[in-house]
Amino acid sequence: MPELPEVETVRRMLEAHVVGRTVRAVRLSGLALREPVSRGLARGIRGRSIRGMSRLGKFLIFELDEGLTLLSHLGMSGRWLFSDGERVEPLPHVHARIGFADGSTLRFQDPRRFGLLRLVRAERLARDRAIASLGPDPIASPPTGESLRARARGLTASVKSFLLDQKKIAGIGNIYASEILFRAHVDPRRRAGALKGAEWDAIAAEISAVLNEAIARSGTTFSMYRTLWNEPGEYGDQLRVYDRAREPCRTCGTPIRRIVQGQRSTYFCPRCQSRKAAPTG
DNA sequence: ATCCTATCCTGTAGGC
DNA sequence: TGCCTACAGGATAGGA
Repeated sequence: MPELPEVETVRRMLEAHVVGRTVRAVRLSGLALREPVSRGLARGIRGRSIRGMSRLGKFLIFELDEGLTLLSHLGMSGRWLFSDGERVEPLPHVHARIGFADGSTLRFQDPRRFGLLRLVRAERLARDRAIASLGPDPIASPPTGESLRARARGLTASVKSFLLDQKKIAGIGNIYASEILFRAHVDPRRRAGALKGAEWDAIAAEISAVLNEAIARSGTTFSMYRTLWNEPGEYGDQLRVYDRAREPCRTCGTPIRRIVQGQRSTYFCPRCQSRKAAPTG
């Protein structure tokens, strides 16, 4: 569900509201997420204070004292929700409830349980199996056309699946992959290894533009995603193609097409994203 | 190595 | 109203 802009929105809010707080109590649901949540996790973070919040691709990293980090992934339906007051309204599907010493509460809610909570020693984080395989983060290191072209050399899979591959570049998901390719005027069905330098240049520029614009609007709420305050993101009305099958292209009026690639929906304009179209930039 | 499929899980929307 | 199917922002294991 949440892609880089949504995760970055949550990171910024956590940085503003939970950094500096000390964990007093932890309650776990006991249900497995993507992997079982270790019993040692509750013990490990109790008494720790949160020193910082970082992000790599779609992973959130709570930097704790004592050389510990809490690695978190929202999967398809995960949310971190913060409550400042005394009263915390009951919610279903809460898998971790962190009570702070000052009485505030942070909860991890995840109905589909594809998320991840893992306690990792800070010095081992870069070698953690979830983190070690990630490609570069496009906010920390903005991609260049040449860097993308080098990573795609020889690949026969589609450019859409290339953008979704977290080993190639970390943080892009199904919504922004379609949006980026539309704005770069590239057909999502093209083989990644066959794109020209100018096409990679356009894709690199649109990766940065789309992600930064979405961050500025607190991300996209398609259905489940919410910010730390349970508010929706505001990028939804900026979407050019995602979830717009049969609706007119905002540029040329041609009906937007939906196709399936790797069991995921892809949306594109068959006219603006064809090689015959004259890109207008 | 790369590519593709199936799988994990719950909620929701739409057709009948 | 209920029942059914399809689909949903993700990652990964396993086989070709």
